[in-house]
Order: sequence, then structure tokens, then C-alpha cells
Amino acid sequence: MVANMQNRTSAGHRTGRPRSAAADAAILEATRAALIELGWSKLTLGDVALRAGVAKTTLYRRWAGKNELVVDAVAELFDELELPDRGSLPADVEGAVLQFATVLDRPETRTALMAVVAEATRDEPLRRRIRASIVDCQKQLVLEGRARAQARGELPAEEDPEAAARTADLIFDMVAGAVVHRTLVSGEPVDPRWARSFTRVLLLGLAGAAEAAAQD
Amino acid sequence: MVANMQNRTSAGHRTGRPRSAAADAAILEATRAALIELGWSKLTLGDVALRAGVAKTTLYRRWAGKNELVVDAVAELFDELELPDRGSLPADVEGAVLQFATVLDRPETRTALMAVVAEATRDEPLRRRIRASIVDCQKQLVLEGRARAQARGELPAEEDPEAAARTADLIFDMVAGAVVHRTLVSGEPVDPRWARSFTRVLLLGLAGAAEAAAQD
Amino acid sequence: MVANMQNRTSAGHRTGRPRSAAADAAILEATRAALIELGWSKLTLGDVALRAGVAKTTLYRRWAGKNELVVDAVAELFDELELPDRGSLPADVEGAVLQFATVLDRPETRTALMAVVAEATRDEPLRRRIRASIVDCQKQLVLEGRARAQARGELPAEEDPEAAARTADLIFDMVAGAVVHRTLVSGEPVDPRWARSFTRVLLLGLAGAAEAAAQD
Amino acid sequence: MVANMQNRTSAGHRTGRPRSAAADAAILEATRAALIELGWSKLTLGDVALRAGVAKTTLYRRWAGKNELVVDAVAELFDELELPDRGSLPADVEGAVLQFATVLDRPETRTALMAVVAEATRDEPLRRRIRASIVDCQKQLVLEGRARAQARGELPAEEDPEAAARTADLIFDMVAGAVVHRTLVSGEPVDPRWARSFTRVLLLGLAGAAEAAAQD
DNA sequence: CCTTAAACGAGACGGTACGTCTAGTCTTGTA
DNA sequence: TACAAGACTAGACGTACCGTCTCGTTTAAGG
Repeated sequence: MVANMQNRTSAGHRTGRPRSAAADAAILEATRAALIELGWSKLTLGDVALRAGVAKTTLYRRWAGKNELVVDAVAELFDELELPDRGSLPADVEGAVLQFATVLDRPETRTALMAVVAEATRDEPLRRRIRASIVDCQKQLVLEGRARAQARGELPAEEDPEAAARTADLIFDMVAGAVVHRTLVSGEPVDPRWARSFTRVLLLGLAGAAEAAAQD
Repeated sequence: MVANMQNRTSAGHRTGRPRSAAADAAILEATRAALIELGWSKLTLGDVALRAGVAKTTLYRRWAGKNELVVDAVAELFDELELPDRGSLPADVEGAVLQFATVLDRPETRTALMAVVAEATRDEPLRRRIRASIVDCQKQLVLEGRARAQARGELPAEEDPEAAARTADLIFDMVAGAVVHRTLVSGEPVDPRWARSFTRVLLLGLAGAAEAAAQD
Repeated sequence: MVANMQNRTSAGHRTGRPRSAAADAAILEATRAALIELGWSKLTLGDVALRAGVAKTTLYRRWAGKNELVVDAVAELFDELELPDRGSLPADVEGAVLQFATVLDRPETRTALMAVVAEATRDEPLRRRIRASIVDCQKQLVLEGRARAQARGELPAEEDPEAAARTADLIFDMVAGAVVHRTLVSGEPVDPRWARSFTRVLLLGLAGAAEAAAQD
Repeated sequence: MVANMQNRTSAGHRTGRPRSAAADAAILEATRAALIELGWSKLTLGDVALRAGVAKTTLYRRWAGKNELVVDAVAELFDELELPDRGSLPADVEGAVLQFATVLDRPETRTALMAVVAEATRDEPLRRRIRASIVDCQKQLVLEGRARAQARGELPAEEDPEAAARTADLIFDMVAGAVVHRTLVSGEPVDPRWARSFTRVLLLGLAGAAEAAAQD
């Protein structure tokens, strides 16, 4: 997940001075610090370089621009998302919602996440990068949670894999969308109470929909 | 809804040349055109002024900056949202979802909406402006839809006004969040099929939750 | 001589804020100061702008680059060259030589003059600019001096205007060339003694050549 | 003349891989080629290294910087200057003038010569380097020519060695200065006609001045 | 023959300046 | 007073070179 965001024509290169690994870490850390202090729109690459104790050139050698850099810097925050086993499906969902909300509560995430999404609407490579390093690993949690619930017998096994994929997408959009919207647009906190209400509506809705589908 | 986004120190003004009303419309229209062509991040006020056939001064006299201008320009697009009566609650919700998705499908909305939301995370006045001219009028639709459903007898009358408000907020975050997330993050279309699936989960979930709450 | 080194499409322009005349003077003065302190090759336009208390943009709006700016800055120093009447042709020539040497003795001239000449070898517009604002006004002194000597009866009136022009060019190249070469290449001072020796050789040579030509 | 422009702390070194002699030649040749294509100011050492098929390090190990490198590269062109015996003093002078003009006509010389002279005004070691590898070998021609003319009986033997040195310097500044000035500043060709006119004035002037000095 | 030490290519590094662009302000003349 | 025009200060942009450094790899001389 964390993996290779760098390139250098992927493979080879033998000769020449190797790139400093420390620089990478310093730059990403500096980027997050700058996001916290200044926010997305006032963050400048020159300032990031200064904070990281690195020349601007070094920064541009590794990242194409502000967007790419910020995606990588923020992506590291999403790496900490896991799905701890809380014993039941509703508890797991609530846990995931709260965990996601915690990440979104960091100032660097708040200011950066929507900004890069906005940029990505006109930049397909950026969209892919976001998906690869942020979105997909969240979606994985949905699949993981479902598998666990099926193992517990809380959910029936899926028969139609296509429908299963559609449902997973729907769940993902509903969970992530609602949490992001409440946090960033409505500006209200995602507290345990809200998480419980939301989870109840979601799971009851899914159960009802599954029942209705079975009757068709 | 469209109303006074301008100020002129609120009170009067008597003398001097009056402001050109045509300029306002031209500027907002030019802003949208620039958003379509260039996207948020490459839009410049100088370019907007040029397109509108207006001096930069005129633009700055009316708006504080890029953010405010773009909010107003995009807000006009949300004015067209209505809640046509389709006869039943599920049909109304599906209609609203599709209508909202239509607005989000415009390139100017896609690029601008998340961008101003991102800016707003560090700018309280901007947050208020967005809420006043974009968010609240969407939320109004939720309330309107509920009132209509209650009139039809599809929903019981609310008793606890506070709980009613909480539920309305939840619905709003779920609807808007899911549609925005699917459109802008997942990058998948909000087609009638998805709208139907989503609506079913939402309404069944709300009904189930209401039932569960009644039993408490 | 001092005149319009600026352009703005030569004629017109009616509207808009007029350019600051003070800025021009400040920039040229700052340029000379920077030349003295740093020399040609370490002079940067950013530094000049800083010294002049002016934004870089202002500087680039008026001059195309370092070369053009420095030519104008140095040209002003050549404006002080005159041809004071010392009563006889040899005295006039000696005076001109010493005066020219004085200008070349300034550190800003020393470092800048040859540099722009070097640049001009690959830049025709620059070559024209140098000629117009520096070289031609020196050559004028040659013509003035000859006219004065003819008025005094020290030189015969010219008959063939083409030959007269050729001779003036030769004189100019010999005087300017020798003074520049001694100052900048040989690195020796142009003192009154040298000026006297040089003048004697030059005038005797010209007189002898004229005599020889007359005999042909 | 061509001699040791390298150093390696002059003395020893015993072990280790010896420096590639081919590299030196390739670098100087590449430097001249780059001067022709790009001119002094756009020549970069990285580009020279690339053309020479050599690493930048190799280049910096041998030369301190652009100035030193270019001086050496151009100096080689001046090595071809000789003083062929044309039978008479005027013919010899004309020949030298034309030969010098030929070297100055090369684009690499035109763009580089004045540039390094300009740099040298603020860089004493560079000034010495230029004198040693370019200027002095030209001045040598003057002395050689005088000796030859004295051998032919065209000039009397000198008595005062100090005065002789002063005269040689004067001649050198006048010849080199006039040729350089006509070529690079006036931008006119040094053709046989001009060479003849110039030589006549110079020699007649020197003869007259010597006569006048004898009468003192 | 085998060590040894400098030279070599490659290319990353911290810097500095470039020339351009945009933001937001100001100063004109005109309506 | 608003307006169009456009100059102004301020500062970020992304690029290009500088001269240095760190690698791994030759390559000759000397033991």
C-alpha cells in the first residue's frame, strides 16, 4: 500500500549517486506539517523544500507537482486504517466509520483530501494515483468486513459475484460519502451517536434490500 | 436563493455612477466558462475579467477573491434544483438523486465544488457562504420531501422536533455524500439503476430504524 | 542621446496608469551600483530590482533582459563625453583620449562594456542598441573634432565625402580601439604621457597619409 | 605556447590512473564547438561535458570554471598566428593585421574573446591566464617584426630599452585595439584595403614620431 | 601478478537565478 | 462615483546550471 510511488523508469539504473531515502521521508513529513499550518492553497513547494531541508530540485525530481506530492503525503495517513474485530457486524461498521472519521479529522486531511479530488476531476493520472494509494485501500476494508461477517454467519454467502461487487461499491460510496460529507460539508462531528444511527440505517437498509431482492 | 451576494457596505449610496447590472451576469457566466475550459486551479481572475469584458477592478469591487466568486457562479447552477412531485416517496427520492447527479455532472461543478469545500475547511466566512448559497437549499429539499411524504401518509408525523432535525441531517449527509462520492471519487455514473438501489437501501433503512426506535 | 530607449509600441497608448519615470532612473542607477559591486557576470536582475526598490516585473516590462538594461545603464555614462575646445587639434585629441579613458576607468564601464560587446556578436538588435546609444555618439566627437580643426585651418576641407567617411571610421577605430585595449586588455593606465605619444603617432600618421594620397 | 595549462599541484603523484590526454583535447574541441553554436553566455559546462563524452567531474578536475576553460580553448586558435616574412615592414604589418583579423573572424573567437576580457576585469588570476596564453604571444609578434625590420635596415636600432618597450606597447595596443574594435564594435570587415590604410597611418606616424623625438 | 590509488561515468544533491505568471492594489483618463 | 486600461508590489512557479558529492567501475604504475 505504502509502496513504490517513485519511478526512475521503474527497473534498472545502476550507476550514479543513489537517491537519498531520508529525503523522501523528510519531504512527506514536511508536506503534512505545511498542510496543517498553511492549508492546501497556501502550501508552496518551495516552502516544503525549505522545511524538509532539501533543495526544490530534489522535490521536483521525485514528484511531478503539488498534487502528486500531497496525495502521497496524505496517503500515508490512510495506511493506518485497519478493521479491528469488534465481534459483530454493526460494531465493526461503527468502528470503521469512527476510524475513518478520525483520519478525516486531522487538519492535513481535511484541507488536502477534497482539494486533490477536485484537481483529479481534470487529471486522469492523478485520479489513478488517488485511487491506487487512498481509495482502493479503503474499499478493501468493505470487502474484508463483509467476508468477516459472512464467516460469522451474519451475512449469507454471495452467489452472483457481479451483484456482490455492485453492492460493495454502493456500501463504500454510502459510508465514505456520508462520513466525508458530514465532516467537511456539513461541518458536524462524526461522534459515536451519529455513527450508531448511520450504521443502523445502513445495515437495516441493506438487509431489507437483500430480502426484497431474494423475493424477486 | 439567488439573492444578494453583493454588499456595497449594505446601506445606501446615493451619488456617482451606478454599478452595471450586466457586468455581474457577465462575470458569473465568464467564471463558469473559464471553469469548464481551465478547471479550478488554472482559473485566474484576470482571465475571467477578460472574458467578461470587464476590468479587474470591477471584479474585485464585487467579490473578495476567487473563492467567493466561484461559489456564487456555481451556486446559480444549484438554483435549478427542485423537487417535482412524482407521486411516491421512493420516486421523489430517486428523482432528487438523479437531479443532483445531473448538476454534479457538469464540468464546472465537478471541478469547483470540491475545491471550494476544501478551501472552506480553513475559511469560516467561505464556509458560511457555501452553506447559505449551496448547501442549505439542498437540505431544504429533504425537508420538503419529508413534508410531502407525510402529507401523502407515507411517513408518520414527527413528534420530537430535535430527533426530526437529526434525522433530516443524517438523510442529507447520506444522500448528498453518496452521490458526490460516487460521482467524484469513485468516478462512476449515477444512473437510474444505482439511484434505485441506493434509494431502496436508504428508505428501508430509515423505515427499519424508525421502527426500532419506536420499540425502544 | 539620452533619449527614448523605451518603447511601448512607440506611439500611442492613451489609457491606463502611466509608467513611473522615477522607476526608470532608480533602476539604471541600481544597475550601475550592482555592476560596481558585483561585476557583469554576477549581476542579477532580481538584485537590481531589489536595490531599485522595484518589482522584477517592472524591470522586465521595460527591458528585455540583462543585456539591454546594462547597455542603457552604461550609455548614460557616455553621455558626459564632450569635446571641449582646447585650442589646437592635438590638444583636442589628447583631451578626448583622456576623457574617454576616464569613462573607461569607472569599474561599471570596465566590467560591462566588453561584456555587452561580446553578447552583441550573436545578437543583432543588441548590436544596434549599442551602436545607437554608445558608439555613434562617440563617433560624433570625431566628426566634430575634424570640423573644428578644419575651421581652425589645421586640416584641409575634404573633397571626396566617401573617403572622408572612411577616414573618420579609421580614426574612430584607432582611437577607441587603442584606448580600450590599453585599459582593458593590457591593463595599463591611459595617462597624459601615453595620450601624448598616441596622439602624436596618430596625427603624424594621418598627415603623412593625406600627403601621400595627395601625391597619387 | 600550447603548454601546461594544467596543474595537479605541479609536482608529483605517482600512483593511480593517469589522466586521459584524449579527454583534454575532446573537451577543448567541444568547448569551441559549443561556443560556435551557442555563444559564450549560453555555453554550459554540462553541455560541454556531454559533447566531449566526458563526465562533468572530469571537466572540473582540470579547469576551475567556464572562464578558464574558454581561455584555453580559444588560446589554441591564437597559436596559429605567425609572422611570415613578406619582405618589407609595411607588408609584414599588413600581413599580421590580416592574420589577426582572420582569427577574430571565427565565431568562437568573436563571442569568447571580449567575454573573457570582461570577466578578467574583476579576476586577476584570469587576467594573468589570458595574458600568458593569448596576449603575450601576440605581443611577441610585434617584437619579432621590429627585430626583422631592424635587420633589414628599415628601422634604426633602439638605444633606450625603456623607450623601446613603451613604443612596442603602444604599437601593440594600436594594432590589436584597432583590429578588435573594427571587427567587434564597428562590425566592419578588416579587408586588405583597410589594412593598407591602417598600416600606412601607423607606420608614417611612428616614423614621424621617431623623427620628432630625435630632434628633441 | 596483484595491489593500490587516482581517474572515470553517472547522476543525485543544495543552491541560486531565471523569466513568467497571478494576486490584489494603485493611478490614470473617460463616461 | 464607476469604469477600462494598465502599471505597480509581492511572491510562487517550474526550469536550468552551478559546483559538489557519492556511488560503482576502470586503469595504469609499483611492489
